[in-house]
Amino acid sequence: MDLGIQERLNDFIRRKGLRRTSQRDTIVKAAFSKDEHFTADELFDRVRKLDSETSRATVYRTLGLLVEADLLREIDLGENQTTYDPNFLDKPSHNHLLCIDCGRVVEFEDSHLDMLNDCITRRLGFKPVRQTIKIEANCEQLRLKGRCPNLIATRLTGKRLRKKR
Amino acid sequence: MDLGIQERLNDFIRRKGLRRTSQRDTIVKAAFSKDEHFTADELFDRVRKLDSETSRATVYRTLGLLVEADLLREIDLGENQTTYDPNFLDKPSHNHLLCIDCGRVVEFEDSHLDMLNDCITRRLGFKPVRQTIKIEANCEQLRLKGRCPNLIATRLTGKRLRKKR
DNA sequence: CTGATTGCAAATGCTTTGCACGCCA
DNA sequence: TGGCGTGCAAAGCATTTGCAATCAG
Repeated sequence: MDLGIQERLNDFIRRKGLRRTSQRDTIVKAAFSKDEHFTADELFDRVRKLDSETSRATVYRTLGLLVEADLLREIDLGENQTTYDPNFLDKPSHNHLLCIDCGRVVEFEDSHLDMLNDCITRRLGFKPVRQTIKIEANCEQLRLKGRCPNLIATRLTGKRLRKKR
Repeated sequence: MDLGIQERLNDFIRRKGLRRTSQRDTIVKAAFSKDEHFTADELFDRVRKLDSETSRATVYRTLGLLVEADLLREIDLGENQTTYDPNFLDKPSHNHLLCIDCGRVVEFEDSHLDMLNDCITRRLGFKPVRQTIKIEANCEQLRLKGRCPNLIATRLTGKRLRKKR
């Protein structure tokens, strides 16, 4: 876990006149312990392993705080629960590719894509702030060979796309 | 409203061994009466004006049908309710730009963007199926002149971004 | 006829909130 | 000490579902 995260949160908390608490520390530790995406509920489970007292409500409240502080980002993976991505600090403009076959998520960055998007935005008369790209795709290797070697390359492990409820 | 939509739905219904009902006809008519994005609830309101009997449950069930038939597409505008976009029949690969200042949604297409995305996807070892791009941006003209002339260009009227609940 | 469809109300599931108590600054 | 933060349980809200009646083919 990036050692700067706790500090960043502390800065944010100080600037906003909020308070540092053990619950918030625990939640931050849990949230950034892996680079996997997670839901509020999954985070709650992780938090509970570190501290069996912290409540679900506090997890939700702290998630809001972390998003506001831009330490965490909500992403749309086509699920019903909000999913949080802790990797935007390392890769500020990464995007997501979802494998339709196995549901894994591959993160990727592409500066050309970023630039093209910025051009389009400006051409439309706007000032770019943020762009979100989600690509859904089939695994070509899976189709040809029956397995998904590409997925080894992803930093995200075990993350599966859930069925719509 | 595109005259082919009702037919397309009929085809879909026939293929799947389902049945055509007056409710479904009404809902389709309401859904494609404008090219605005809408939520289930907004659609329900429109439907009620055409037929005060149709239930909310049927609207939800029919929305699922229309998405499955690929006549309607769910899009992510950062709201809490699912938003539906009826414009993918006319513009199969369009994307969305959200004005942070006034909340309006501008639809745009760009073949370069599509191609670049396809390249990236293939380079990662996948076969492109669908891509979704959401750009959030500030209105440059608003900043300079105090008003938003660009927005006149959009096909979508009156659509505002709602606050998170 | 027969199974698909509907309306209603109840249920679901995620997320938010009111409130009283506790704790940080 | 003044409020911000927390836990708990109770809301809230969008969406789904069970069921009996109804309707399409």
